Amino acid sequence: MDVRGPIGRDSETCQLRDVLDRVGDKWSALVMALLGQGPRRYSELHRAIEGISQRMLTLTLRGLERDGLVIRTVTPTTPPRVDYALTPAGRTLSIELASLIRWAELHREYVTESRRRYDEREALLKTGA
Amino acid sequence: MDVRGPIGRDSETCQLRDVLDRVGDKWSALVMALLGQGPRRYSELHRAIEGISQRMLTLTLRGLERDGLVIRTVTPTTPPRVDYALTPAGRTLSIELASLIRWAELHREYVTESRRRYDEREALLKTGA
DNA sequence: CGGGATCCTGGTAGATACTG
DNA sequence: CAGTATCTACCAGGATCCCG
Repeated sequence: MDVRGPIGRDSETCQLRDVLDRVGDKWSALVMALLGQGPRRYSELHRAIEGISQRMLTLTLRGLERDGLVIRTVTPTTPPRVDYALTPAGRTLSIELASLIRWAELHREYVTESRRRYDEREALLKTGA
Repeated sequence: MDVRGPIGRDSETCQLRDVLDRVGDKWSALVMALLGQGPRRYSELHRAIEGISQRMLTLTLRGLERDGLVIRTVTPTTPPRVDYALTPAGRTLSIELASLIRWAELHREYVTESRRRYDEREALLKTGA
């Protein structure tokens, strides 16, 4: 990001951007959530997270590893074996994510219904006008 | 999103994607955080969130309103006055975001240091090789 | 003042092929 | 098995102009 000015200088909202930049992308939070259930091999992750490409899985894991949230362990057998696990810091973040999941569960219907009604009013405005 | 398969069918991780799709974009979480401090006029938001365009502010507010997280109040004076505030559901989400902010504050230095060391090792590998 | 409409760009992610 | 390399497409988001 690159937000300056009032809210950019506000340390609270700035940190919010930091953490969202970290886990707000398409796959990071999913990987974190999965690793929250325990260590996984590369291929296990690839199979578990359907739809992710090898490229994106690698990129995502590298990013999380770089930030110290995930640790990568190579066992140099043939064929090689690579395990990924959360670090202690990663585990605390995955707990925050679990909290977000609970929010989503509690408000799923409310949000769906809100959207339905909003779209309905929208449609009426177009038809009526 | 459009994730199917193992993790796509897992309701937990699926809901995680829902909520991240909602506040994981560039501005939504920032707007929610700001409105968490109290109602704001359109122009106040525009000035407070430096760097946001009118288009994106409008789009972001519409999205949050559609999801029932923000409420829009028009006072038909001349010139018109429009206020935005969090709904009760929006307030609960902003509390979750505050929790994420605390995580970021606690781990800011750790993440920065992790990155520095990761990049340093990277550089060594390239120079050494 | 508070937007809507339109056009355009850049970065993120997908597809595919190859490798130690 | 666990990646890397390359190429492409798509769309979130920015810039600009206009309007009630």
